[in-house]
Amino acid sequence: MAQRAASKRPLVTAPPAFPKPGHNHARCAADALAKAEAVCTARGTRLTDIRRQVLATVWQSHVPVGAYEILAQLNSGGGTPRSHKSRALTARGGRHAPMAVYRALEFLMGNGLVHRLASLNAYIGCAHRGEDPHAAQFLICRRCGITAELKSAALNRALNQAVTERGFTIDSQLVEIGGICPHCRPKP
Amino acid sequence: MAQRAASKRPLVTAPPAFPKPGHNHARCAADALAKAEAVCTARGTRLTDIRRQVLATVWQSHVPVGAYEILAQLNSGGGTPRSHKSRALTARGGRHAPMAVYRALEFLMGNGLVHRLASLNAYIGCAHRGEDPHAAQFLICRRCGITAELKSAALNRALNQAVTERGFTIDSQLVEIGGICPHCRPKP
DNA sequence: TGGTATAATGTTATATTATAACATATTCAA
DNA sequence: TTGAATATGTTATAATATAACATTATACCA
Repeated sequence: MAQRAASKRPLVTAPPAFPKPGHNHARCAADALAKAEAVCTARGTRLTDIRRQVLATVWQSHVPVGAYEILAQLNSGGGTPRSHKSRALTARGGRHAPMAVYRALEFLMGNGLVHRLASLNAYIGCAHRGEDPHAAQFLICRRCGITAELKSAALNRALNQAVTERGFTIDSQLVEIGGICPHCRPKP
Repeated sequence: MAQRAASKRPLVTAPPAFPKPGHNHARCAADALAKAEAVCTARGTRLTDIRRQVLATVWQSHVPVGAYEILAQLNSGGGTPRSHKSRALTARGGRHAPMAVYRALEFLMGNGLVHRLASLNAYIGCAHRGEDPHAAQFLICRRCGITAELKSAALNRALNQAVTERGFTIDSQLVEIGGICPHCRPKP
């Protein structure tokens, strides 16, 4: 595959490519968990059991997961989810109630380790873990579900300009793009 | 129209300013309703009673409204909402069930007359009514709640580039910016 | 004009996502 | 070791949204 030389190469602007289908995901997950430990230690916050479990669940793949799906996995022993019905009856036999998950997610989001996807009501591990809570943009493949976190300076610039031009002061942003990822797109 | 202003002046790109606090809103609403009639006639779709009522409710202000708030207003006679409790018991005395509202909203969104704000679970009248369903960006003031629809070519360009650069094909986009609007911002 | 297909609405029930409020337990540090 | 702060347990419920099937209205056309 000969590449066009210097001329037309886009600058090194597309760094964290879309996660490939066959990549070593165990490593993604392990890295994320390790990084999270470090972040929490550094910040003096505590990555407790539940929080770690929730984080691990979120990192099972690059597909966002719902809070109740996380709950089901927690309550089924961490392996594969048993059923969606283990909802209210967390009492004796079961384990956790929804609150446990939501609280863990809140903590993880507050520490920049997880993001929420408003368009899906689902959660995903932060690809820039280790940084403070930050604005993020997401590319969501509607075929495979895999979601990549985007960090485009150009996009942020455009966004800031478009907005401040109108006298608006940004607090928070939510950018979620749906479509087809490079690996699901039919090859030419 | 297309002008290459010589100097550094930002082009005249901020057309539909943030709705002003004291503007003639009755007119916004009336216009929107009229436009909606026209759009539906043109498309051969029907702007029925409920749909019109829902649209009118959405256009009561520039602040997004929740589905159940719309429902409450419908069920209280179109005036001010009576209570949030008129939920399930739409049977005899009441009027509409949630489905009615959601169906109307679905129709209105399908016809490009209303948008949904995922970050608020709320709905707002489309400022570009008359156009086909379209991608939109929103500025949401966290103080007054007023939300403006943004249409920035530059932003769209940046967004498309950042995304296609990564081999992604866009289907849908969701851009919601939270912050302080020009009218709520403390003057210098 | 009447019949019929389509579209719209009614109605009931329930799914899904998220939070409130208060009780108990754990941790850390003085 | 005690007490404040933090974390979790527990119960209940809020808020948002959809499924499924029955009924009614509308439009079209033979």
